[in-house]
Amino acid sequence: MAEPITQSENLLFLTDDQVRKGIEAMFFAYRGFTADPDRILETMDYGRAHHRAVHFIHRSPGTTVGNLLAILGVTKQSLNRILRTLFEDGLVEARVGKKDKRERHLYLTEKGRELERALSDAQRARMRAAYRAAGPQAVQGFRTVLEAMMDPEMRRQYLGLKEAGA
Amino acid sequence: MAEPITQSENLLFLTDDQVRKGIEAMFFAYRGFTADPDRILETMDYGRAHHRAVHFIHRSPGTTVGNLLAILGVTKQSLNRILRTLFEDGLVEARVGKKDKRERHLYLTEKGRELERALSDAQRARMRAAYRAAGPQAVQGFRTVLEAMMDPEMRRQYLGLKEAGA
DNA sequence: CTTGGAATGTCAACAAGGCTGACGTAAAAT
DNA sequence: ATTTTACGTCAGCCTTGTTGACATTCCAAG
Repeated sequence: MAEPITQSENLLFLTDDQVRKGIEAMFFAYRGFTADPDRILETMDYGRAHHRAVHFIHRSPGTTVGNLLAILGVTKQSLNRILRTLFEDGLVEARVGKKDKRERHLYLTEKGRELERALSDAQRARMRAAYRAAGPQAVQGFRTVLEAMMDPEMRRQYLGLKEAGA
Repeated sequence: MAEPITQSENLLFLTDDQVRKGIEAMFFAYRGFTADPDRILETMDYGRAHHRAVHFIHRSPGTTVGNLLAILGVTKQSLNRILRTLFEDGLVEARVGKKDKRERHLYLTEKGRELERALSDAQRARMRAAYRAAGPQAVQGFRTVLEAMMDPEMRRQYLGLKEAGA
């Protein structure tokens, strides 16, 4: 903390080096961010891809494969490989759409919800600890910067998820 | 230097859902964070692994292979595959250590520095834009939360890099 | 009713970049 | 003199991304 700290007055006079520190902070923090779920997942032959799928299905129950594709930003082949294993292992189930029968609406099973809970408990614990250590103002700033860092399209989805599920 | 806040920390009353939003913010923001360098890298048959190596060699010129291994958290086989292509393409050079001749000290060549510049310019532009949009206090909070989110070991390395580039 | 296109599944092949294991070599440390 | 350290390398495996091609089902428009 020995820097010429940019007080609230000194409007964004940031050296390349200060910005670089932000970049490295993102790098190291993201590792921490994924570390706990990764440990759980690796004991059951799953990876981050499964985690992401489970997370967003939990977040928006009944979402379609197409929606999930858009949110995750991967190809359908890639997603399908993941979903298949989740179906086979009975963590996720797909229901044919009532209105449009081509669509598959995705839901977590009880078993799927258990995994989701385990994963997000672990991740939330770290988040909470970080929030607690940093304090409320820091949390606000954290979220603000992250939002500003997203691609507009992602931000739209992020904000969309905030209110309306599916 | 963010002491005065700590009193209100008991008021850090955050629902699981609020914390989840932080989690999703990390996910989407990280995508934005890597998007610009990724676009540059893919035009030249490189990936994020190359980016990371180039970044940290630039950050700590003369660092050894072992150091890099510790920072990046990968196996030497994995790192070696990356380094080999960087040597072959003349972006990085290795000098045998003077004191300890077993060690290889890594340096960017002029060509390597050019790539590093291109990559970090792109990444910094987004960071700066986010910082500008969010404001100075937010930036402070952003960094504080990220630091708190790191594994202790990573935090040590992050803080270590902050002062002494070796 | 037929047909075009959308939503989905699936097969095959490939690449990047992780991993482990095993082995080699030079140099430092004991 | 021996062991340990730092590094390189070969070989093989896994996950998760990619493209391309093709089948199915079904909505919607002509």
